Amino acid sequence: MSRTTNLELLQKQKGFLPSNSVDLVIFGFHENDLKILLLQHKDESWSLPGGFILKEEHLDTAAKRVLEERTGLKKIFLRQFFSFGDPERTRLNNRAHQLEKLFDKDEYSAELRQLFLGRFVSTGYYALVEYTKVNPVPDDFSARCNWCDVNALPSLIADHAQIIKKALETLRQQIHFQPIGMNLLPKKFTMPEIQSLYETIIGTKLDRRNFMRRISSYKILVRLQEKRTGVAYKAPYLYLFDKKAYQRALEEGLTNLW
Amino acid sequence: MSRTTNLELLQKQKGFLPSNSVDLVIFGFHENDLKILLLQHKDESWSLPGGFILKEEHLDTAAKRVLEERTGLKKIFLRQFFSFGDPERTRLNNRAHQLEKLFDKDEYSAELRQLFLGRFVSTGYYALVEYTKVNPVPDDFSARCNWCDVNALPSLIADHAQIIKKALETLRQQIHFQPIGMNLLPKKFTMPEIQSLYETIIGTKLDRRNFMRRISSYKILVRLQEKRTGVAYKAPYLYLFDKKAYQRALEEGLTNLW
DNA sequence: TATCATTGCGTTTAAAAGACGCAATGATAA
DNA sequence: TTATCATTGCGTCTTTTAAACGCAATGATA
Repeated sequence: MSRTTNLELLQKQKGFLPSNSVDLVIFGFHENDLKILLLQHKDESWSLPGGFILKEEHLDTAAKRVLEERTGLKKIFLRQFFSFGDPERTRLNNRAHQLEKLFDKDEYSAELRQLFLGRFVSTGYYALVEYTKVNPVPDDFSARCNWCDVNALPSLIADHAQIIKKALETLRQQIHFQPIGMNLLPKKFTMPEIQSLYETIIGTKLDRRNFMRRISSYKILVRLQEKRTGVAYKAPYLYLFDKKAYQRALEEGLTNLW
Repeated sequence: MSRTTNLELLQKQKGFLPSNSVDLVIFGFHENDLKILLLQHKDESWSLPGGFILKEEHLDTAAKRVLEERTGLKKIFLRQFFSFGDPERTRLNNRAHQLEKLFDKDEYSAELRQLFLGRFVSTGYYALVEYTKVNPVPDDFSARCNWCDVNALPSLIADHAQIIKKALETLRQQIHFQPIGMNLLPKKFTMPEIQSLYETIIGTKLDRRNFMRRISSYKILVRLQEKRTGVAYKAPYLYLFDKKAYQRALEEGLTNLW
């Protein structure tokens, strides 16, 4: 460990609620691909960003704190999706072996390893963030913080692959009831761009003309006079989300949106 | 406390995972009303059935155990829906005052009260059970175990009203994707009966003839030769669920089912 | 045996979803 | 400068699904 000593880590742990943690699946969208923010440890293993809950901290607040720490972003779409309660979850995928390499060999490292192999019920949250605005920051335990394509994920520690799977399932369910996009797309975007986002999430191609009619019918988009220039072929109009209408749609739900 | 002493309760607690609990919203359907199984304590306060998680027990297993203890039923539809992480949740609604009355005044009762006011992240599960098959059993802390109409709930301890609200919202969402009924209705039932269940859950009246067509189109029902007799007016056919088809529908999902 | 609301099966109408046609666009390359 | 090109924007037509309603048959009741 470099930034924080093992002793400091152990002491910090005393301020946390026992046997509870949060894990975050942070989604971004870039070049027509859905990405997830992952941490790589110095032993090369990968994991989801996660953390513990302060003794008097709300679960949601803990998730928000971790999200802000890893991405530098505030006011982000963040939603709880499932709690993972397998007693063996921290010990899956040869985690003990991985932890061997993870802490420097001082007098506290054995205790730390033991701690990390202990049982935590981890509550999963997923976040939707604007890819370009994120400045990925590694945590105390990791060397790198990287975007990975959801279709080409590395092998992950513990049950993190399962957590991602569930997050994706949830996202794919939610898109049927809720508007999605304001948090994943840049402020201004074109019709083909938002369509590509939808296609990526639901996993099928959609008819361009029918998509446009349908998304327009929900009255959450505003078309600008402006067009995207410098692009090959005909310049498409730029759109942005009508924040009030979007918010209303989030609360009331959209019926039969894919 | 009658069945279990305070000392026994305290010792039992040592076998549990700290700061974690489960709460159950057990739904039943009776006389055209959706009911929830609630516990009443000897101080008259009401709560959801709940419990703690054994140190090496899966969260799902803990929920299942509590469900079996309270209802006597096995193999029941049980699904996690949300984790409640407000640090103040156990202290809401004047819980401290309620706990004053809840334990006999021996040397351990103060410790027990403290324990119950401590912070737990509680994971909510909802169950769908066949009303008539349930034999409600109170737990160590409660005097009675009763069905209550969801539209006429008593005032509940801590954040349990909020937990029920979320469970209902989840159930109302799920009905759009999944078949529901095999766990709530008796083995044989009539078309008006299953329609009434759907109407109760989604909260609106449906056209009898359109309902029949739609539910039939999902191929999860089998109509028997048998009819319900002894009932006023024309005798309706009896139906039962096709277990295989129902299971398939559960896994694959139904599109646009209300 | 007549009465009654319910039941089962049907049709009609309206709305939504899906498939596709075509001219206009604007950067690119000849 | 101008022809080329895939993309874009707007439209129509067809099919499917949902909603609204008609009516004769039923079977317990009076």
